[in-house]
Formats: sequence, structure tokens, C-alpha cells
Amino acid sequence: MRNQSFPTPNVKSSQKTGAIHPLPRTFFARDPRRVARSLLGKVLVRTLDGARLIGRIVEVEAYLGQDDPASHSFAGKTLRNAVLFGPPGYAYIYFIYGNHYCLNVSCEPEGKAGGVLFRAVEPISGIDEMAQARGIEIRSPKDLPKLTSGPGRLCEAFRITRPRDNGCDMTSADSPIWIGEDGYRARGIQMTPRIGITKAADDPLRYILGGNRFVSGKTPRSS
DNA sequence: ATATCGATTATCT
DNA sequence: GATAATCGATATG
Repeated sequence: MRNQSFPTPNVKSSQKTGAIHPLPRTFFARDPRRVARSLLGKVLVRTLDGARLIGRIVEVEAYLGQDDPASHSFAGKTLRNAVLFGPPGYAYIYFIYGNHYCLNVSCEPEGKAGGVLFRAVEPISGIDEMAQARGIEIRSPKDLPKLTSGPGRLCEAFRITRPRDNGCDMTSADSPIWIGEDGYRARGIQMTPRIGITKAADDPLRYILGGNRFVSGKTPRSS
């Protein structure tokens, strides 16, 4: 049995994509809060083994660097977090809980730490490959969020690992992982506290497209 | 419906 | 030796 895309007679606007242009490095050379907000509605592009996986960014978190106790860069530069202190627009990938990888992009000018964590994307293209990478079967549209809703899930779906992908340039369409802009306009942006942290847990540094069903966490049900 | 828990390892104290 | 920017499974109301 193989996974199969189901027909999409009425494609939503968020799932359409025309020409995709990479974001310039200056986009990332800013405060992670502004980068995070600006990244909503952009697309994450993964090229691997001739396949192109695309997801629209619907949930991110800002990590501020040396002033932010929740940031990996809070205690200073180490081998692990070096990318966060380097130039903007590069992939910082870490391994967590003995199980999962998580993807960030470095922000701020070189020398100042900061990053944005990718928490969820809406699958746009390469759904069969994502399902295979996740080891799950998509039987209905209800199953789609299991592919990429959550930082560990999206890395598994896009086959992103630290040994292979840490430090890769995310501003070039020639990179295996990059971020692009396709004309889509984000709407309904909301801010909430970040997920899964114990320090600075109340700061509203999580940015989501409100109402988008691919945002991680419990799906709100109407009464 | 929510709550709790085990997996499994890089990194830092 | 303890912890962690998570996930999926299981238990319980």
C-alpha cells in the first residue's frame, strides 16, 4: 500500500504557489521577533533526491539570544549553538529528547545571537514523500496535520537532521533547505507564549496564523 | 475529554 | 548525573 494524494478540486489560496523567490539575507539580519512575524505565510522549500517538498509557514517562535533565558544561546557560544552567533539566514538544527530534530534560522547581524524556531508548516507539495518520511499513511485530509504540525514532526517530514543540514544557507534557492516568498499575504497573525519551555515561559514570542488547522496543539472545536 | 509517561541521546554541570 | 525549544502511546473520567 502506498500513500496517495487525494484530489483537491478546490485548492485553498494558502495551498497555491507560483514562482518562489528566496528571501535576502537582510531579511534575517533583524530582531528575531520581527523575523518571526514576517516569516508567517512564507514557504519552506526542501530539495532532496530530486524531490521538492514545500510547506507554508504557519507557526514560529522567536528566541532572543543572550538576553533570553529560554534560548540555547543564553549561556554563550559553544560548538552546538555556534550558528546562532554567526551570520543571519543559516540553519541551526539541534537534537532534543533523544528523539527529535528541530529547525531554526539564525537572525541578527553576525556576532549577535538570535533565531527563529520553525514549529509548523502547512504541506503544499511533496505530501507523499512527507508521509513516507514520517512513516504514516494519509487516509483523509484529517490526517494531514500529523505530517508537519510540530517542530519534530516537520523535521522528520522534510528529512532534516543536524549531521547533514546544520549550518546550511537558507537564503539561496541552490541550498537543500531555503525559505521563499510567493506573494501570499499572511492574515490573522496572533502571538502566544512559547511551547515547552520553563524559563521566560510567559513571554508572547510564539507567532501563529490564527485559525490555520496546521498550527500545532489541540484543534479548537466549536461547541 | 485531559493526564501521565516512556523513549533515547547530545550537551552541559 | 541531569536535563531537554517533543512525540506518541496509554490510562482514566
